[in-house]
Amino acid sequence: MSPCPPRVKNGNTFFPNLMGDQSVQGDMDLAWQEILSITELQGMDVQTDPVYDTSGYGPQTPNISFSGYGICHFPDGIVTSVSHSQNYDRPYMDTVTMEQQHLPSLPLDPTFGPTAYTGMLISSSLTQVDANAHYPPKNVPVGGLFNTPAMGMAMTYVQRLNQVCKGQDDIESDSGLSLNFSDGESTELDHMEPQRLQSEYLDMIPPLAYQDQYGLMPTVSQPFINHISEMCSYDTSQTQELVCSRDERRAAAMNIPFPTERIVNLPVEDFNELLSRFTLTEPQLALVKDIRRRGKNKVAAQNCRKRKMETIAILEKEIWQLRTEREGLRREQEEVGRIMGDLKKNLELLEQQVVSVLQDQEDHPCPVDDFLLKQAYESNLFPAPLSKETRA
DNA sequence: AGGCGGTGTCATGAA
DNA sequence: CGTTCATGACACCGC
Repeated sequence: MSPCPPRVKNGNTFFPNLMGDQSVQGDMDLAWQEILSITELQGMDVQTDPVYDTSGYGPQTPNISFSGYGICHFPDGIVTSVSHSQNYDRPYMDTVTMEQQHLPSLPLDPTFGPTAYTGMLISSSLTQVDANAHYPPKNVPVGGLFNTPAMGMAMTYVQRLNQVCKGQDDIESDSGLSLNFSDGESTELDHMEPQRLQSEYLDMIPPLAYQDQYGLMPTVSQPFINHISEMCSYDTSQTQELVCSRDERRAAAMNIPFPTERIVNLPVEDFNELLSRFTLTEPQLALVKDIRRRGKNKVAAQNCRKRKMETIAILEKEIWQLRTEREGLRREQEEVGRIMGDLKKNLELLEQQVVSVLQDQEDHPCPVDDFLLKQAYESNLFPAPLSKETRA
């Protein structure tokens, strides 16, 4: 069981819309069990009990009574399911049914199943939220969220968001470098103590809760959802699902007021100018710089590997060309050697023929073995007697 | 279960 | 001196 997923104003649910469909609650519970079984979450001190007691979050947090998922209803993104007559000290789950609350059920979105919670990706419905929201948002009432019934909901919502995002360690193929999880800045979400977790999430949730049309019901705000959608990126596949990288989650958790994409990709001057427009704490500044460094290095590593592969391909092609050239040269060498052999043979035959018809000054024939054809400088050939040394 | 390729991250040096 | 880039090394993940 869990509290209600927030619903964006355009009618899309951030999380699977299972409200009002009691038949899927079993699957939902199972999905939550899966989420809560994620090892990293154990460091968050998130209760694995299906009953979420949010009393630990925020001062004087009035609890909200919910009945499974069906009790939450979000017309135009407004939470209307809070029963003020109920005891706020009670945990989220109670026995009041949706019917008892006279709340209409929302249609089950067939695109979402219970496993969407563990699907490591935030629902694609987020792609439809206003991605042009400005941060920090303007003209939004500040404060009060965590002193309201919605605070508990928001906290649980953030837990769920975090749980979903945490699972993305799997899909984003993060290195999971143990070093990374042992360093200070990487543990915001992983090993956060409950009190610190609360504090961090107080920061993480923009103070954007607003009163609904009844003036009573604060809710998880559209800008907050926009904030998450801005901090995260969309994968490049056709699914257009929202993918939270680790740094994006860190940035969200630390309430960094601009998307990681800008942190990484802005030129240094624009980046510094961006930083100057916000008052960031030292940890925030350190995180932003780390995100920028990691982002740059990630791109550099990708380029480096790409170049390495291209270099390997070029060298392999060069090897093939050199082998081909070597084979050609070897054949050419064989051909030249064969021609040289023929020429030498022909020359010897010719020499014997020439010498055999030569006579000395006394008209005696010149013994072939005793003479050698010689050619004086710019002169004709003449038979020269072999010296003893030459003959030997 | 171990190998392998892909990827993110860190450390380090050079520009 | 701070930033960026390139690259080797390492750890992790999925196949």
